[in-house]
Amino acid sequence: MEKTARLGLERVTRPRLYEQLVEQILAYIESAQLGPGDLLPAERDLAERLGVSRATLAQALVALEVLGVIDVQHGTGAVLARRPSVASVIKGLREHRSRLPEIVEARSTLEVKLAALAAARRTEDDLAAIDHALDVMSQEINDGDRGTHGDELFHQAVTGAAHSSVLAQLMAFIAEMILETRMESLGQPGRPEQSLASHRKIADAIRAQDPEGAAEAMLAHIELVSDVELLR
Amino acid sequence: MEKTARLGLERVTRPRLYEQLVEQILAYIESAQLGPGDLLPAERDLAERLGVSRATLAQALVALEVLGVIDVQHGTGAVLARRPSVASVIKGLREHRSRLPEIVEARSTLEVKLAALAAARRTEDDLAAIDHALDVMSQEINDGDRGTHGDELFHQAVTGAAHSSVLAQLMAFIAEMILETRMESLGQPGRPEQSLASHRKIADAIRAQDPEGAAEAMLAHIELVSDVELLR
DNA sequence: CTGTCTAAGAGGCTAGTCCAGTGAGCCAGT
DNA sequence: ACTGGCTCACTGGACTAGCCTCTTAGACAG
Repeated sequence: MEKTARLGLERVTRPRLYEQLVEQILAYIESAQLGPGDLLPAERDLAERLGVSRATLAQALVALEVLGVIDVQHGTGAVLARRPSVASVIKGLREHRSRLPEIVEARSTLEVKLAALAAARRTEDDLAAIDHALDVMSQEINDGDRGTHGDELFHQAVTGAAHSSVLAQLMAFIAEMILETRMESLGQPGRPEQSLASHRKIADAIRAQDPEGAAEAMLAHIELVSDVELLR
Repeated sequence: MEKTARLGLERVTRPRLYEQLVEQILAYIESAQLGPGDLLPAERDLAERLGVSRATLAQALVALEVLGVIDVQHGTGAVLARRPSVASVIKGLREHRSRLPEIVEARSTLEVKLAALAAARRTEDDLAAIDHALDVMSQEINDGDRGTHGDELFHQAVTGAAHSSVLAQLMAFIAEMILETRMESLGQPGRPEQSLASHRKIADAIRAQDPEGAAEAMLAHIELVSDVELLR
């Protein structure tokens, strides 16, 4: 049970109603040609049309609000945000959800930069987190595992060490894409030991506060990983 | 009425209960020293402690789930996501919705890559769009304008020429941040002619299918722009 | 020791009810 | 004719009570 939770990262479960509602409402917005400033139907009305209770609809609306798609105003209604772009972004992602090369490309771009920034800005705490990730990965590999957990930790630690919340957000965005497209295996090289070695190179450059070296090492690492992955 | 809506961007109103709950729960997580994988108290319990109904608590949990802080599992409970740092990141974003340097940094990272890709992948049509943008910008400057429209067109054309929808979406994401933080002026250099010249350099490298050159030219352009901007 | 069953407790969702803003329209007073 | 205040029919906000499904640990039988 522990294993499956680790590997899958998501349980098999989770068909939440409000998530479906978000999809449906997004689709409705598009089909009804609603633009920024337009109002969604009233909650009572919408709930009935969608065949759910108001309480559940309220959850979906909260989700849409957090996503920045709508702005719910007491007494007025749910008004579409200025830029429906977020909606289309999300929708767009769901459509062609399998552009592996492009995702690798984007990830590579961000991570190379993050590595360079991490080298320039890392604190001792950041370094400790990176080392810890390497230890975890090393331990996992010794246990015969692929070291995926440690790998994840490592990249998170590097992202944190870069101290750029905007870039971190973009990485989170991509991480989501990767998860949603069920490409969890992306980034898992064929040979764990080799991967560990390239991680160490990155860590060393960050420790030495060598931005160029860190960027190069990260680039090499990602190319190694994606080459292996794309040759399948 | 139109005016106030434009200026304020947010109405004076909006004290939503679930938003307060999100804050409180975030604070609780921190104070209780909860880490990744830990469980939040049961809904009924939490609702009582916070003095709200389950329905409202459910909305707060949806918000936290969308924000990536927790993962609610049917029958088990609300489990904290991998990294609790997300919480602080989110909080940070709410406070001062992204700082200028970080945005410049992220934009620079993406645009440099986009320029290189554009050089490698541009079609004749892409080239035509880029040239058109330069024409527009040139015309605007001749008319005494700052050439902002042409500038925008240019960057859009380059983004399009890179043929990477994922990176394009990340750029859209950043564009939104820039707008939302009311820093529309970001990227408008002090001297339009100088800016036009650096745009031409980028365009030339893309035309010549020279990725390194394009990347360099873009980097130089952005550094010029942001230097001017940051010296205010 | 192992497999199965069960019950407690978790979240998911609904229906009904009441409270609180919003804004259009009516109507009196100026 | 205008202005101010009032009302009322909307809107969302929140709560309550209850029932459903899912998860899991522990009891129990083999």
